[in-house]
Amino acid sequence: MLLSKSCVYGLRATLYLASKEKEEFIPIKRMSEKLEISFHFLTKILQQLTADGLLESFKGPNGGVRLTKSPDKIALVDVVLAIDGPKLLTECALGLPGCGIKNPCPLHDKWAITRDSIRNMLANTSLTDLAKKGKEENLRLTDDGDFEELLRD
Amino acid sequence: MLLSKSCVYGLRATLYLASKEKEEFIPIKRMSEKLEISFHFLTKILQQLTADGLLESFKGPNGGVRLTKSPDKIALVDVVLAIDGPKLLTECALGLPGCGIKNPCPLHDKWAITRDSIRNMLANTSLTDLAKKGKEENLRLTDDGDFEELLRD
DNA sequence: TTATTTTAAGACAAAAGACTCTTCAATTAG
DNA sequence: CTAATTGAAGAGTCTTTTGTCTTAAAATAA
Repeated sequence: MLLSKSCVYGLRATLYLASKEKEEFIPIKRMSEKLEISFHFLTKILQQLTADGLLESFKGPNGGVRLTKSPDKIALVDVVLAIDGPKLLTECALGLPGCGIKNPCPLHDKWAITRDSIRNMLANTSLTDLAKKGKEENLRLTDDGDFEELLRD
Repeated sequence: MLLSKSCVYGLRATLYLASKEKEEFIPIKRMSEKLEISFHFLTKILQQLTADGLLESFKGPNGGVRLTKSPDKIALVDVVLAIDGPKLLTECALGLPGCGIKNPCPLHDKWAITRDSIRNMLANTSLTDLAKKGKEENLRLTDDGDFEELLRD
């Protein structure tokens, strides 16, 4: 798989936050229900994003998490790097350590190009881009739901 | 990681076979030494490739494995599909089942394009392409070695 | 203050991936 | 025929990923 499950959940969650108009704290419990992700597992993932500075959290009643900056300033690559780290965007396709222009593997040149196209796609797509598309076309972030249902009440 | 470790080992191994001029059976033991991969683990991976028809094997003295067809007829995608299956080239980036044009996730369109560029890279690169490049530029398939050493005796 | 709501943190368990080891089957050489 | 060489098959182990559960800490409301 391209992205780890944690990373996918992190993307769904930040995308959900980005699609809320108001910038209030959203309880993780609520997010876990809406996104159909185990509460405790989602909590741990969001803690990574909080530690990375992408989210801020607040305890107690009316607490929860929220994005630290405008979602149009957050690219997918930010979430991917925070959770999966840079390996996908830096590692050799044949798994050789130190593979690069100076000491390449036979696949290095071609893979570097492909890798860059992955990076560009992730870097050029913001949470707002996807949230907007999701709303306009009423797409889904869960197996069976749709965006309208996701944002209801 | 993009490709599983098994898949990476499978690519290194088929690339090694492609770089041998003679079409004789190569013992897996020898390959595992040259490629610095655990013999038993490599054996299991090559069994998958044999089952898939990419390799043929022969038991007993002077036995081993060899490619079933000319390496310029084998693309990297063939090895990837045989070992990792089609998931990388078909699955939703957000992990949603059934994500496609008919019932997409918000990232579907962009990911489909990127995914195709991965597929094209893997489909348009043959084992011969890489073996040739490896030989001409004396590149490596192991952490520390080089092609010359790989093919010696 | 006390009870409630919420995240934080960490132990624990289950599943998958990555490897190891042993035994069996086929083939060949002598 | 016998011994040696090789892949096939499968059980077993270790590590990472994924997921669950419990307890603590912070904040609020009554």
